[in-house]
Amino acid sequence: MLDLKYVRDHMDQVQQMLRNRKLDMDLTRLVRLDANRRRILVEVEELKRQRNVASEEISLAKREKRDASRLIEDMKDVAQRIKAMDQELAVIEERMNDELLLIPNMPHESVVVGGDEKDNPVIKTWGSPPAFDFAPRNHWDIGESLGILDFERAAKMTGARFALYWGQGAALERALINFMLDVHVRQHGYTEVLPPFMVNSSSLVGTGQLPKFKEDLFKLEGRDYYLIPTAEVPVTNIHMNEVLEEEDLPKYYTAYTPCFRSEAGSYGKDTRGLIRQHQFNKVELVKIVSPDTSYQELENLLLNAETILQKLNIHYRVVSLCTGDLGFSSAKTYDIEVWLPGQNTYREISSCSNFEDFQARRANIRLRRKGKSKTELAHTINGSGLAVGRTLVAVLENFQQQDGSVLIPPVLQPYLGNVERIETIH
RNA sequence: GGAGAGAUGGCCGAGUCGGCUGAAGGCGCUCGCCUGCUAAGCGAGUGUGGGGUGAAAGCUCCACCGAGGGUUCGAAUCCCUCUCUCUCCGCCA
Repeated sequence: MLDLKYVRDHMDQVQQMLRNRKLDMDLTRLVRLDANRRRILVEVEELKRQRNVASEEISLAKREKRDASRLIEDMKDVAQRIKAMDQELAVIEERMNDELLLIPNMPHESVVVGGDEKDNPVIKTWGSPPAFDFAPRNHWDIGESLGILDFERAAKMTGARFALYWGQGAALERALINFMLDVHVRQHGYTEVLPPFMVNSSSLVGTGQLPKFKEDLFKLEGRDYYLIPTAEVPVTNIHMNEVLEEEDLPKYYTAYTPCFRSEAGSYGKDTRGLIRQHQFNKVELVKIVSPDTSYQELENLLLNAETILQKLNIHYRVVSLCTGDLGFSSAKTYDIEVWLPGQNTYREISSCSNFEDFQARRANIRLRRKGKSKTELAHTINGSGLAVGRTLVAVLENFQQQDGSVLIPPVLQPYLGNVERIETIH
């Protein structure tokens, strides 16, 4: 969330930001509430001051065995007024908070103003699409004919947008998870964590999924527990309500988790295959850093994510999301888009964002600089490193062979018992 | 699921019958002094959030002792609800 004082003092910029994000929000209500709140606050605080003074007098009188009943009578009235005003304030503050929680983050100055994904500038490309002397197939054809992906049975036991992996398909998914974690831990200096796969609502408010995007989440019935839509939520909230010493920063965390998304509002999209599932695996990268270094840390995190595709030798490009495509909480986001020859297109496989202090303010993650008593908000950054299911898709489609088999990238072979190729077992 | 104990500042830890307790004491941290260096020692300072005022430094006020509510002129202290932690029993991967 944005700082209320910032909103108050930079109304024009905030309004412009909303236009750039193609959002229509009325901030006048918030401004009115804010003015109202301060007016009442001044009044009630004066009453409280009077009460404090009187309390001291009463206390003194009692100790000196003097009568204080007159003063006590007077204070009864003051106490009532304070109570009424406090209640009024509580209502106003709740409404203000509701409004503030719905205002998205300010994009970084480097973010291009644009309407949708078509306006996202391509920042870089790596490698080139593989050449096929046959028509490359999409991954669900490859997976089903190899007998490693089974969507029909998954639909039977659960429903649409779930997948059952068999044999070497299941092993390949697991290999990718282990490979990604190993690279990030051993080569990039991240600490591996294995968080809960359910979180409470305050964690989701902390990272920005709530209150605005409730319909995207799976919630457990009768409890304040939600299935995580990304490891970002539990991992960023590790340091919720904490003050971190600057010298202990930056924090680098990586986590494998399944992710659960309701995919409300995407009914027609990507109905076939692994691309858009209600449950998918992801290895996530999360950084908690000083405001001084967050943009450099974002660049490095992006490189860490790219490294996975480079080691797998799969072509991709990186785009920078424009204002119209930028996520609610993000100040700047790079998407890594992997090449999928079976679909002749690039698909998002990682999204790397700097949230600046937007999540930190919500989750109350602060830092204290050496020698300073004043705390300030940390910056949070995260990115997929990578979406595992989509990486498996990329492996299947990019390394498919004319005979229907799929070559395993050399870096993954040690994770698969040195198997070099997945082929149909007869 | 049953029974009990607890939650206080960055950390540890006091808080009597509700009233100079924003909170003793210690640790840590910051600055200064002292010692040839280090350690020790001495002195001062050191929470967060919000408001008013001010160009600013500052001054000043209010709130906060797990969370929320209640009693009261007044609550860290009393009452209720919830959350979490710990112990014992039951169940269980």
